Amino acid sequence: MEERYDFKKVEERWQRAWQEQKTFKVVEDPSKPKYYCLEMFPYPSGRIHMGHVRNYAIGDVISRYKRMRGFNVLHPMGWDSFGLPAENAAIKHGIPPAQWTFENIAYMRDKQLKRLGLSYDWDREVTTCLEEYYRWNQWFFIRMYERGLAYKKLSYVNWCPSCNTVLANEQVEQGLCWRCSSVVTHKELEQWFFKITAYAEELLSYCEKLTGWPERVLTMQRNWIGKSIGVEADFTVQGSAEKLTIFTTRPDTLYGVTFMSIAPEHPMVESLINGTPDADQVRAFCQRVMREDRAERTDEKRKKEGMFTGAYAINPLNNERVPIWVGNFVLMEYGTGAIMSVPAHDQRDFEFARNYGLPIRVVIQNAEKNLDPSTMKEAYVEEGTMVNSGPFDGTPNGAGKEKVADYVEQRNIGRRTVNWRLRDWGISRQRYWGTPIPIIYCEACGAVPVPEKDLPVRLPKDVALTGKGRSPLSESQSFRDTTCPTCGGRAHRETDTMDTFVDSSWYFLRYCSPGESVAPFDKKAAGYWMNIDQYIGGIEHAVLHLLYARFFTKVIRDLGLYDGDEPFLNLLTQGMVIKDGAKMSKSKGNVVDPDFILTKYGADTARLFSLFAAPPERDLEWSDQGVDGAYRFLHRVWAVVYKNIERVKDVKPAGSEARGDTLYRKTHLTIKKVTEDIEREFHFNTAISALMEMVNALYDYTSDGVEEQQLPVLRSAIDMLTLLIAPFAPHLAEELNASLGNKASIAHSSWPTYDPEAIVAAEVTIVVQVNGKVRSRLTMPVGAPDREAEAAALADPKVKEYTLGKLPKKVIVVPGKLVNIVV
RNA sequence: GCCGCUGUGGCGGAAUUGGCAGACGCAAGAGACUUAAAAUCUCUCGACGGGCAACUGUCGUACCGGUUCGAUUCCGGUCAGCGGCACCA
Repeated sequence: MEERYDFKKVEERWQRAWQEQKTFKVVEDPSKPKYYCLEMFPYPSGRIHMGHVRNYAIGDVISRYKRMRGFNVLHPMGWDSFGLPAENAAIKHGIPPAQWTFENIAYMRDKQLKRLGLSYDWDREVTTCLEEYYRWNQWFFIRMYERGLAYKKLSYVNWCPSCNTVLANEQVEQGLCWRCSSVVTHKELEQWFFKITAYAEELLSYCEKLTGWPERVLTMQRNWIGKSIGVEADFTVQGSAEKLTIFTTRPDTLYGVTFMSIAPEHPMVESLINGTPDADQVRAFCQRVMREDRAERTDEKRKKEGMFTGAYAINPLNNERVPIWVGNFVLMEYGTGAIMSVPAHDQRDFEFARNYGLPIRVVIQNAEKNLDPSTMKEAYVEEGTMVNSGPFDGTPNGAGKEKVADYVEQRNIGRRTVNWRLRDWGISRQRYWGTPIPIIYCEACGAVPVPEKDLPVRLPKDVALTGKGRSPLSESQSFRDTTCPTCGGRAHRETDTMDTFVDSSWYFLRYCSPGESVAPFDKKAAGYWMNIDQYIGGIEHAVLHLLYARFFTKVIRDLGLYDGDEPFLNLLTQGMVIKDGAKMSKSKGNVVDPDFILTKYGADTARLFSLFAAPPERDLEWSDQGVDGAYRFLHRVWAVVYKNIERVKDVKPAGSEARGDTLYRKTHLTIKKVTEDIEREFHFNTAISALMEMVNALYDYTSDGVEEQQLPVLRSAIDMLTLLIAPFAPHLAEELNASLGNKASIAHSSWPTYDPEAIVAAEVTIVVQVNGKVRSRLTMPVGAPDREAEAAALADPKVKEYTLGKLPKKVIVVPGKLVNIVV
C-alpha cells in the first residue's frame, strides 16, 4: 500500500479487473432473490453531463448495495440512439447519422461511463438504432395494427414552415420551433397513431397502485390523462333534421342554457349558416380563426370572439329556442366540439354573454339567495340549489347532476359519457434517423403491413440529408418503390419513421434477454427479472416516456408476452444539477464537464460529491469546494488505513468480547445508520455523513497511538468501514480490501450486520426541562426507572432555581430521553 | 386560475414516531508543523446581551394564529419561490 492515495492508478486497476473478470455479469438464478435496478438510458449526444453522473451514481449505489445484500442484481445500460441530433449533425457536418451515433456511443461508454466505475453488465448493452432492436418496434407495430391499436388518420400536426417538417408536441416551446424559433403552424396530414386512449381508464386507475412513485409524478399523469365525467345531450336544430350534440360536466345547469357555441372547425357550421344573411361573414370569421397559429390560438389573454350563425337549437329539457354561435374559444378536439352555454355558471360563457349582450339566467342559487343576473360580476360556480329548473327546483345541485343525467337518459335525449384530455399518440415523423414504419401502400390493396418474414424493413444507408423538403426516405427510390406483399402489384413503402419514444417504451424488457432473435424478448427471462424494482431518472420524463412505457407494457401483456400490468414498481425522480442558481446549460455557460472532474479528482470523488451534497430527489447545487471536501475525505480514509495497516494486517477482528469499547460501538452504530439510511428512501447524504463521523472517530482513537489490545477493534473498524464505503467509492474500497489481504472482489462481499448489544451505551443523557425549556442535563444509567429519573431531575440545583420551590403540577418522563417539570 | 412541491446559520444540508434545533460537509477565523507556501493536523464558528474567564441570559426553523407539558415536525390562515397543467365546457 502506498502512502499517498493515487486515485488514477487505483481506479484504472479496478476498472480493468472488473472488465476482465466480468465481475458484474448476471444470469437468471432462481435460487437467489432478484433485483432489477435501472437508470433511464441516455441519448448518445457525444458527452455525458453531470445529470447523468448523478443519475448513474445513484443507481450504482443501489445496485452495489443490493448485490452485497445477496440479491441477484440486474443492472444494465444501453443507448436511446435514434433521434434528430444525429440527423442535424449529418446536415451540418456531412457525417452519416450512424457513424456519428456509433462514435458517440464508443466515446461515452469507454471513456466516460466505464471511467465512472459503474457496475453494469455490459454484455446486456442494448442499442435501439441497431436492426436487431428496431425490427421489434416494427413487429410490435404490426401486432398493434392487427388489433386496431395502430391506425392512420388525417389530423392537425405542428408544422415548422422554416424547417419544413412536422414537430412533436414536445418540440414546440411556447409556440415556437425549438430549433429555429419560427412560429409553429398547424397543418393537416395523414399520420399513424397508437391508440393509447384505449388504455386511458387503466392508465388512470392503476395510478392508485403505483405506491412506489412520487406523488407529484402521479398527479402529473392524472392531469395529463384528464378524465371528466359528464353527459352528452342532443339539441335539435330548428328547421333541420340534424342534431347538435354537446358535452357537459354540468348537467345540473341544463335549464340555464341561453345560447350554444360551436368550434369554427365544426362540420355542421356550413349547414347551419347556409342561406342565412350573414353566411359569408361567418365563413370568413371561421377561416380567420382556423388560420391562426398555435401560439395565437391558445394565448390565454386572447379575447373571446364569436358570431351568430343565424340558426337556433331547441333545448330538449324545456323546449326553449336558443341561438347557435360560433366561438373562437371552442375546441374541436375536446368533447363534441360544441357546447351549451350557461353564462350564469361558467366564467367563459359569462364573459361571452356580457360581451355580446346575450341573456343570463341563474339556475343554481346560493345560500344567501342573492344571485341576480343584472348585478352579477362573474359566473357563480359554487354549490347551490337548483331554481328555474322545472321539476328539479329545490334540488341541491350535486344530487341534481345525477338526477338530470337519469332524466336525460330515460327520455333518450342524451347519455352519460366520459371525456379524456389524453389524445392518441401520433408516432409518424418525417425524419430519417428512426425506425421505418412497416407499411406498404398498394394501388389495389391499400395499406398492407409488411409480413413478419420480411422484417426488418431496413433503414437505407444511401440517403442524402438536406434538412429540407419531405421525409428523407421518400427521396430514396430504392427504398420507396416495392411490390405489394398481397397481390404482387406495384406499391410503395411508408416513408415516415417512428417517434423515438417508441424505442424507449420497451427497452427494459429487452435487457432481460438482449440476444433474443425470435421474439422481442424471452418470456421466461422477463418473468424472472421483471418488474423493475427501482427505476431512476429525471422528472422531465414524468409524463411522456413514463406514460408511453406503461401503455406499451399493458399492450405487451395483452399480446400474451408478459404477465404484468406495470413496468416500474418504484420510481425515483432525481433532482437537477444546478450551478449558480440555474440548471447547467451551454447557453448559460455554467456547465461543469465530467471529463475534467474525472481527470482532476477521479470517479470516487465525483460519485461521492454528487451523493453527499443533497438527497437524490432534490436539486443539487454544484460546489467546487464541495468536490474538494469529498476528495479530502477519501484521502483521510486512505491515510488512516495506511497509518495502521502494518499493525492490523494479521490481527483477527474483534467480536462481541469488545462490546463497551468506544470505537467498537461507533462501528456498529455506523453499520446501523448507513444501512437504515440507504433502506429509508436512499438518503445517501446522511449515510455518507455517518461514514465521515466514523472516520473522525478513527482519528480520535488512533491519535495518541494504539495499544496492542486495541488492535482487534481497530481491525474490525477498518474492515467494516471498507465494506460500508464500497457502494459509494468502489475503487477505493476494492484497493483497501485487497490491501487487507482479501482476494475476492468486495462487490460480492456480504453487507455487514450490526450487533444490537454493542450499540447500547452504559449511560444516557437525560434532558431536564422546566415548562418545556431545557434547563439541565443528567447522566443516568441505561434502563433506570422513571421515578429515579424524576427524583434526580427534581433534586437538580438548576431545576430548583427555576421552580423556586414551587411544587410541580405535573412531571412528564420520556424513558431514556427527557424529564419535563410543569409548575 | 387549478394542482403539486419547497421555505432551517454566510452556504449545501441534518433532526427517522411531537421530546437537546443546526449532525456532517463547505466557507471563514485562530493555532501547530514549515525558512516560506501548499498539503496535513487541532480548536472556534446561529443572532443579540452579560462576564477577565470557565460560563451564562434572551431570542431563533418564512409570517400570523391554534392544539400540546413540549411544535422545524400536527392543524388553520398568509406570504414567497420552484415545477406542472391551463379557453377541457
